[in-house]
Amino acid sequence: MEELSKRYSPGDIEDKWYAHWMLGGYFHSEPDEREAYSVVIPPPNVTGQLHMGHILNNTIQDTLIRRARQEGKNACWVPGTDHASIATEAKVVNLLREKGIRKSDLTREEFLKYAWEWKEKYGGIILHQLKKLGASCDWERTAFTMDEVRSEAVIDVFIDLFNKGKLYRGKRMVNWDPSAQTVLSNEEVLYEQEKATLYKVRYQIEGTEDEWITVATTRPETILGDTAVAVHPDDGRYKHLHGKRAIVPLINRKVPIIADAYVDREFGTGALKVTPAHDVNDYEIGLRHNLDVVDVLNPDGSMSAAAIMFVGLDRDKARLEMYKALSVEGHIVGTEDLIHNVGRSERTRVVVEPRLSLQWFVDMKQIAGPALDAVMNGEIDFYPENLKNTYRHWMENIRDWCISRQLWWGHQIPAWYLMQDDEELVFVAKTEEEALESARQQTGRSDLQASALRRDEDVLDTWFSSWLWPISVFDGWKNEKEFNYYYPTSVLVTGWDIIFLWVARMIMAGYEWKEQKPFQDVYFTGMVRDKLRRKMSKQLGNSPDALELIEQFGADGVRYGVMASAPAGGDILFDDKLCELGRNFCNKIWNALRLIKSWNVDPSIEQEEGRKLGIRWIRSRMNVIDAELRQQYAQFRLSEGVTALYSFVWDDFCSTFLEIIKPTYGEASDAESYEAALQVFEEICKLLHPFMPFITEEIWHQLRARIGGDDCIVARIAEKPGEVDEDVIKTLEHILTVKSAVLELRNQYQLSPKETIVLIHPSEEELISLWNKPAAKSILLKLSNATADEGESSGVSFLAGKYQYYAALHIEIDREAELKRMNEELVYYEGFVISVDKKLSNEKFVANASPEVVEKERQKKADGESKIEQLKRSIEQLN
RNA sequence: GGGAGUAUAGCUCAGCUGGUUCAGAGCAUCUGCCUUACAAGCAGAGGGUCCGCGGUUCGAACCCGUGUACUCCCACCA
Repeated sequence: MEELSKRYSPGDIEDKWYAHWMLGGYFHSEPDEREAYSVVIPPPNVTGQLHMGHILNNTIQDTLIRRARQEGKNACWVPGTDHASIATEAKVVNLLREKGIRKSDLTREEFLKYAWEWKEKYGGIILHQLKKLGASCDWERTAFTMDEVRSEAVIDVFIDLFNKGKLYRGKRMVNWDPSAQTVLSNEEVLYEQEKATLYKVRYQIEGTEDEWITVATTRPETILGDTAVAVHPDDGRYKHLHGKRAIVPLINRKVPIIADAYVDREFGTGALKVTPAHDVNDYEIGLRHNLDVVDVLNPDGSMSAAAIMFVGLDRDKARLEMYKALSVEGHIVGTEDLIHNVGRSERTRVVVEPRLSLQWFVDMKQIAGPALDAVMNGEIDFYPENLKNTYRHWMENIRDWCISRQLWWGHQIPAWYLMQDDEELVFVAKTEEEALESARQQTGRSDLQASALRRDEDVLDTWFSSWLWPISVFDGWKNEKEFNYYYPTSVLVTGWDIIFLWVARMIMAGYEWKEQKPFQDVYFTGMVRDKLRRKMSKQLGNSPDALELIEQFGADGVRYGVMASAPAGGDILFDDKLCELGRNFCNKIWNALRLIKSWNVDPSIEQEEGRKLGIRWIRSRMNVIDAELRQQYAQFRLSEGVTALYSFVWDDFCSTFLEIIKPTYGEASDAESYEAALQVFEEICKLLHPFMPFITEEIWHQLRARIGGDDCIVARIAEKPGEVDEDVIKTLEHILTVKSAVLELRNQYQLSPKETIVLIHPSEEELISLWNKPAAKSILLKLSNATADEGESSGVSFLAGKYQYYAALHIEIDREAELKRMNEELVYYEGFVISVDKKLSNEKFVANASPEVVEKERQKKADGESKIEQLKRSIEQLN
């Protein structure tokens, strides 16, 4: 029945089995009496497309989930998406702009209508793409951070924090994104070293003809907002100026010259222009010295009316114009190049502007404690562990979290304001009615109308919903049964780049509201980079199209490629080549199947001894790998695990085992060997399934006819690994050593693999352990394509392990070359024995080393000596 | 400025408890094979100062110190 193609073609097979699994309801989980194994997906942006990071991350999760399912646990992987307020809003704004619609022309409701339409149309594409990868998510549980359940949780939590006094509204210096026109949290600002120009600008001292003080700045446009010049109190150069005033150039504003220890005397000119509105440190100085605040920038980064000059001009252009204007007046004393850190918005990449504004903050110090402890005392485990340090450092120095965003796409802050006697009263409530009610009570004005209240326009930071994810996806505040069963989740798999943005905050939320950790283990993946170690990004265009990759190599191939090179925490340097490996592996497995299926079975054939031994061996090897794999899973060393399986399947199963039990050409297989092959292959499918689900399911069904429900995805793996027969493993090791030596011999004498070699039984029988075991001898001869002869020791000799073999070759041997080779070997082994001997005659070694080590050294010496003996004999014979 | 990590074959990396997994794997290169499951395959070969120096130890790729180089995180000086 030769109907299987020579090449494995994944396309149809993958779709077929995914549909089959869905139909079987295997991905769906409901609480029951089994142990739960739950994972929540790091929700991708609802507008996102599958990229290599997702592939890595989700392959790992799927592998863990599938493994848990096979272990008989109630595996539940909750998928979902994140509304990603800034990113999504920016996309919608751009889309509308293409249609000629400006956001500013729309009402909030109109804009949101567009946004939702767009979300319905394009949102969730990424979830569909995950299916292509084989992700066995419980799709019935698909959640969205802005759906009803999740939204309600967000609002409730906000109110709760407010009531507990862990949330406040305050005017602070914040990070402003002039492009998205919203504030950002500290964690959303990325600092990078960039080149800049340091301008030295002179300010005239008030009341002097020609006395100046020179400041240094990278931002001349902010000169228009200067309200002081600061010098170090102990700086002798400027002591005489303390208390005097300087004149801000061009606009002739007179500002005090103040002394503040913040100023670095070494930097620039030692004189600092102070712009409290546009620099965090300047703001602090301003507070200390009671300075005016002149905000010269508009929210979009253009110069404001307060700037007087260049009003409406963008800050970058204004900087150049300012430079020109200062030059003309002779105020530029000099310029120099400077490399300094510039903060950019994570999302829009524009330079972030420090800005004083009124925002909502979470008082993190009040909630960080238990979360810090949980990680430090091992209640939650991090893989790799060293990220605990990073975590601790951040948690110990935690700063307040700015959670309001000047956007529309997101959860609107449930706060209402009422102006009363120049004071703004705040009412945080779930609904307008409730807010009104408390306003009436608090003010005593029972006639107060809702129209008097103004709702906060802002929405909440996306991460303010993400941090509740492990709780909210199980409807943790309403559905006790679900929540208690699945929470805490088993493992979180995510990139270390969001350890602060997300992971730390989830832990805090877990303890804040549930007094429990959100997950047991955190598996941090590395970043996916290209061969040049660059981060994959759209701008660089170095990110391969994930779906195309799957198309090209098959999902299993891609999964293998990504897994094989992804140790926890380590970056993965992605290369298509790796997927090719995976694809080739699939092909290898496929051809093993073709081989087995090509056998005819004849029950009347008696099973040959070598085959029996081969079967005992492969089972032992399998059990070794099985045990190893359990270790690897326990330590999340998945790349090691899948690599071990790869070499087991390729080397042990295909190259050795199948070759041993393969029927001679034209003959049928005995029934026992055939059955054993099927069984071992089934075991392989089970172990490999979590990594490569599609091909293993296909093979599972190709191997035998299955009744409904007998699918690889739910095939249980044994509680414990089976037994290992070390003797059998040793015997085969030796056989393989001899086999390699024979192949080497063939290579050396250019003999075709087809040509049968005659191995000769040497006179010292006791040395040839294999010769006396019929089963072992039979395997050796089969794998080497050799026959045995009982004749004298003659022909070409070769060493295999510690034994010497002879082969009769039907060719003239080159005596000179043989002698030379053997003499070289002799020299090597003599040196070897001397070095071992040295060790053994060292009294300290014998006294201090463990007995096993000493014994091993003795063995080494004995083996070496026996080799020398044999070599000498062979050389003699050849002479 | 504070912290973490890395350095092993041309490339990417294993090497877990210091000792026969001890110098390895895959890729790349080269050689020979269309051998009856698989050329997406098979059989081989070359390739190394385990970053430098010092120390501990009977014994170091592994532990300690130190130097160098690189990577990353945090804070942030105009």
